[in-house]
Amino acid sequence: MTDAEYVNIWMRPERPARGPKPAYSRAQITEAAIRIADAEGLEVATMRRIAAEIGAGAMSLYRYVPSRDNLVELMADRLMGEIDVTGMPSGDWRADLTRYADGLRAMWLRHPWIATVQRSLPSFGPNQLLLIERLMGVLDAHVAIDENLGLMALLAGYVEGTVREEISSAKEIRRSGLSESEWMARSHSYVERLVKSGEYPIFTKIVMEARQPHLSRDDQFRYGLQRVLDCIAAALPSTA
Amino acid sequence: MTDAEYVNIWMRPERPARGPKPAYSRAQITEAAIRIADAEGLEVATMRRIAAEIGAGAMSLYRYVPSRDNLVELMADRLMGEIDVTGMPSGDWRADLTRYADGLRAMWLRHPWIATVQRSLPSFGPNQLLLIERLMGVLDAHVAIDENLGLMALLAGYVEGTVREEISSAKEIRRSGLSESEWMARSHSYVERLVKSGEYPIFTKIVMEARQPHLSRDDQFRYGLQRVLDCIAAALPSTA
DNA sequence: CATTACCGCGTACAACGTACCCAGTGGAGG
DNA sequence: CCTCCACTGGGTACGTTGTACGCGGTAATG
Repeated sequence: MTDAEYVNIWMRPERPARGPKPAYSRAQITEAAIRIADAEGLEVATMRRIAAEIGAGAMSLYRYVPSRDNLVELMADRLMGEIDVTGMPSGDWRADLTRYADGLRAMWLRHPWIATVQRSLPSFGPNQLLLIERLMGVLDAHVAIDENLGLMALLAGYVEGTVREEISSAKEIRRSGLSESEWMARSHSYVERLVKSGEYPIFTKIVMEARQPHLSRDDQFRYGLQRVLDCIAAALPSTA
Repeated sequence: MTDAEYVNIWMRPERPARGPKPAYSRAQITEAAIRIADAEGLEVATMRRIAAEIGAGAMSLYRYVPSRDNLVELMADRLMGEIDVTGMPSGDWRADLTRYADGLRAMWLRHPWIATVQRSLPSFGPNQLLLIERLMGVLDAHVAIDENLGLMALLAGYVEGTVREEISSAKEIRRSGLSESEWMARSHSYVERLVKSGEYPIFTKIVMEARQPHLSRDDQFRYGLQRVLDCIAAALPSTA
């Protein structure tokens, strides 16, 4: 009853009116959890481990956070705050969106575990709200709000899609201990078998291309991003 | 030692040479797991629950699958097989990619839990391989392989991005028991508070738009998809 | 000063993935 | 044919997880 009215995390007040001073804080807990998740993965960031990180007892965390899932929401929103969108409807929409895309990608690469937490739409944390306001403001003067939403979904989809691949291949490469160009060619006997079978010509082409990439990951990303921005430009009225 | 050589699931043989006939099969287990995940979510599909579904003991599953993570890989690949890409380099690339995008979206909506499993790149299951061959074949004659990869990442990124939002909002709506148009406006007191604060004009616009959507989810998807295909068309040489 | 609402946290429990072990089974080699 | 042993299904058990509950202590309110 008393808890049910807080339909989400952001409505639940952090500091109560009375009682002893809390020894910790949501921010501190969130920070510790992110630190662990960055270093060892999200599944390592258990309640006990997080508590140990800040020198607290495991159950103390529940004074600050209703559940681990909610803590992950807090963590995800904290990450949104890392994307710099200050002064963002700057007038140059292409520069703004490029900066956003770069920031989003860099943030994902800093915190790869974010790929494993499914975004729950209704969780509008303060950082996510600020991001929405600034980012959607970039095209707000040029297109209708629903088209704006679609275009931003396209942009974020591109970034997240490419970064997801970067993350998973990086994870695999770290696991195997080989360099990226060597990995596909030598280490993975399964891939080798597929290539040698001759049944997958296009897959083989991909493998060969990965063997001698003539574009760095960054360049690949930037190149694709230009394509996406071109696409957005085409959807804009001619005034821009 | 004996297990370490099977670097991934697909190399591990399903049927051994000797011994009694197995009572179940990988396909049967995978199917049961998918059935449970569809109905009650991936986290409900525990080893014990899956075993119960097919009338087996919990530990029997480990005769067929090395770990639950590997079983999830099997499930994910089975899902790839649901996307119909038969006869796919048909000559009309726009039709092919539309069919693929529709199929991918429909599959995700049938199995929303797929959003929670991070794709691990090196897991090239048979269905995924077939999908790659057919899909990448569509543009293979027109663009270089690395550009092809980028364009397909763009397309898949768009589909997955929009579908992720559909899934999470559908989940929230089912949880609240309200209609979609009512949900944002009435039920969510947090959203109401944000709107009334007046500090988030663009967020408010989004909420108002969602209150009276003039485009269905399907139409929104199709509209955005046309934008993406236009973008792909722009990246193609003029011969197409 | 008494009350009350909070604090940190130890204990406990259910559910999870899965290591280990067992008796039984059926194809291969004699 | 029999013997062997690689395999089968599955019961038991262990370590780890999220977290419900309740304790004794503390600080703001009346």
